[in-house]
Order: sequence, then C-alpha cells, then structure tokens
Amino acid sequence: MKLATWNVNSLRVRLAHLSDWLNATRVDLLALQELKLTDDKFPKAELEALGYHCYFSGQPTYNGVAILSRMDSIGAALEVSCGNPLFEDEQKRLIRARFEGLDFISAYFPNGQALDSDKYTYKLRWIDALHDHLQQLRESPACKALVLAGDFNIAPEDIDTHDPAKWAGQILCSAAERERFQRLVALGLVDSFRAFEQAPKSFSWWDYRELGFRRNAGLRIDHILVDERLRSTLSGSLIDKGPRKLEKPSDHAPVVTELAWPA
DNA sequence: ATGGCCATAGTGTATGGA
Repeated sequence: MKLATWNVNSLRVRLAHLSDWLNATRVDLLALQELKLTDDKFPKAELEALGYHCYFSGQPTYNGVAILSRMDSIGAALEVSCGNPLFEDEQKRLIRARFEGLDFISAYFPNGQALDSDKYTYKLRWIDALHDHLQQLRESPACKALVLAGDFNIAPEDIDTHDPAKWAGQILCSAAERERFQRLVALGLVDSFRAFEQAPKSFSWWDYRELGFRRNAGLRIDHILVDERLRSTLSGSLIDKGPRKLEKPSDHAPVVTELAWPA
C-alpha cells in the first residue's frame, strides 16, 4: 500500500498535475494541503472519475486539506472528522479518515511566519493541541494504527535543510518547533522517510525565488509519520521530485511511503 | 544586491507562504 502527502498550493491551479500524478502512481491514500478553495469548488467529480473517494475541508483563499482514497483498493472511509476537538480553529488545517485498521490524517501545520509573530505562538499552540488530540486518539481502542501525513512546516534536523547555518534558529527550524516534532514522534510514530537510507540533501520544498529548485536549496518539511505498530510493514519511502519539474509547479513535492500491509 | 516567485482577491496592490 502506498501512502502519500502533497501540498499542492492551490488545487485549482494544480488539478492537471495531480490527475497525471495519480494516474502514474495510483497511490492508495493521499493527504493534500493548501487546497485554497471552498468545498463547493472542490473538483470531486474529476477525482472520482480517476477512481478516488474524496474527503475535504476547505475555506476561501487559504489552507484547506483533503484525503483521497483509492476506490479499488482501500475503498471508502468508515468515518471522517474535520478539525481538532481540543482546539477551536477557523482555519481548515486538519482532516482524519478512518479505514479498516488505519486512521489517516492530513495536516497542514501553521507556518508561523517569524519567531516574534503572533502566528508563531498560534503555531506552537496548534501543535500542542494536535499532540494531545492524537494521544487520546491513538490510545482509543477503535484506533488500530495512526498515520499523520502532511506539511508540518518543520525541518526536523539540520540535515533537512540545504544550509544549516543559514537556517539555524530560524522559523521552521527553531528549537521549540523541532522539540514539538519529536514530541509527536514520541507518541509512537516513525518518521517513515528516515526509516530508510536516503540521498543527502533530500528535500520536499524549494522556494520559488532564487532558483531554489535548480540549486536544490530546499527543506524537508513534508512528512509521513507512521504508527510504530506498522513499523515492520514499512517497505520504502521517497520524495517524488517529478511534479516539481513541470511548468507552474507547486513549490512542494509529494512524499510517498510504502507499506507491505495489509498482509 | 538581504531580493528575487507565486496564488488569491480582484483590477491596485496587499497578504501569506516558508
């Protein structure tokens, strides 16, 4: 089974890229972020025609998350919930879909903007509330296994940045953010990309400016954390740079993790 | 050269992204 996450930076603009990518990869579950459209504009019919069930939570202009599940493999969700019951939030950043034996979450973590910004305070509070929510969820008997996929807006370690000196202590790399990433892992999750040997300078986001992609001046901020109860089934993980090379790309590349599961 | 790009809303130019 292939799990994936992709910040598409406007689903309206990226629909053709997404459709081509789904046809090429046929991933089983996909977490999408930054839809930047309202639910009435979600291209449900187009994606269903490709063979995917769609669950989504959008708003005008900003944010917006979705989960796609392949009809002919994992099938439809048993239940879906949007947002965090422990955190009032007008911003649409979280959606969870339950499947047989697996709770799959698409998360769009706040960016934070700058360490002295109110947005940074919001980011830390948002993550703390997510932690508490996931702790409760993961310990509930109905949750057999948890996968947290999305744009975390956190580069967990220096090797996840193209220039550790430049990024030291900066937004996305601050000690408080990295500590929170580790707290999420400590819930009993595995950073699936790092469960495998990877090429140095592997990133999932590159700035549109400064020829970021051509210079590979990027960050690894998109992650798929897999329940350690599924650790033995992990069979691979990669960042697919293909879509980032197209005309008018998203600034993020999709991340894919493969499981030999269900057995 | 400490900024460069892109999407949105919407028709000027601001905000947000990371």
